[in-house]
Amino acid sequence: MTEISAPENPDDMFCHAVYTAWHVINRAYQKHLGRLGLTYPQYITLIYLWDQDARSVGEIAGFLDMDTSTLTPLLKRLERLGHVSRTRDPKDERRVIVSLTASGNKLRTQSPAVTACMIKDTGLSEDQLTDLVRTLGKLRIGLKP
Amino acid sequence: MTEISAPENPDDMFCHAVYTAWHVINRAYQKHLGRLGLTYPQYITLIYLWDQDARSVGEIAGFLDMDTSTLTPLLKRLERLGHVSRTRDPKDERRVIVSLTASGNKLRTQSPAVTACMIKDTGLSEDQLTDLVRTLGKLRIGLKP
DNA sequence: AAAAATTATATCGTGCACCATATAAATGTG
DNA sequence: CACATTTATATGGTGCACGATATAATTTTT
Repeated sequence: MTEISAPENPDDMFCHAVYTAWHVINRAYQKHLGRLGLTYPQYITLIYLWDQDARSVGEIAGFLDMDTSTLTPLLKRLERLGHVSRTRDPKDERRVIVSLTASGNKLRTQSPAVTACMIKDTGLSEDQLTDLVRTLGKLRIGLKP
Repeated sequence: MTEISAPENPDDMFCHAVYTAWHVINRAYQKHLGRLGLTYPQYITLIYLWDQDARSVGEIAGFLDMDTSTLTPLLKRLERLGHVSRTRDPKDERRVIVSLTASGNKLRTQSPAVTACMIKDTGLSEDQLTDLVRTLGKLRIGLKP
């Protein structure tokens, strides 16, 4: 059992690092997404659907590590924008299946350029980014209830 | 100029990693902070003031990488809870100085236990955490406008 | 098969978080 | 010194984000 010393300096706290990084990432994405009329949470939802279309609300919420009560209104906005459709699963009427529309699929073409630009702007190497994603994945597993 | 390949897999995207990590961290902190009647943004604000008391709204906003329009209502809530006081700077009436009250200072005794518990629960080593904070700091600098 | 427990979404209330804009104090310029 | 510009905070509107609760469909238990 190794003892880890708690940092006294606020700047050294991992929670502050993740918290502020999220603010900066969100604003940086907004520069690209604003002209598409999307927010980052809406965009990452589309990214998931581009990879795996026709998923339930719960499945999307799991991918985003987010409450379904947050997701429902977001999905309604994406529906109102015409990018997704929401229909009850005939096999299990409790489930709502979210599917991409033609409009939602079309947005996909914009995505690679945005991603590439964001990655470049981080100023991090490919290895550093890979390591970052792996470390945060481990942290997420540890802190999960 | 090194070319970095953009990941196609949503799980590999650094933005998703930071985004979901923030959700998990927020909920994990809430388990500790709930009984103190604090949210994480309020708590990290207090952490900053414990380190550097009597700071302006703008200085705190800079530390949290957050708009002052977000911070003002948060600070009013902390004031209503009795943890801070807000007074205009006599030397520059535009500035609002936020200072800890006795109540706000008292909360500090709870902090080390919370931090230690959170660090342990991440399941990350001291080196991994240090590296994570450093990497996110670099990312933040790169993405800043 | 009826009752109980579980599961999947949705609704409601509070608190961030941002942008655009407003206001007022301080500073710079003619 | 008057006027424009900049700086510091606040206000209003939209969209997350979460916990508590509601509702309805499925599954389990009796």
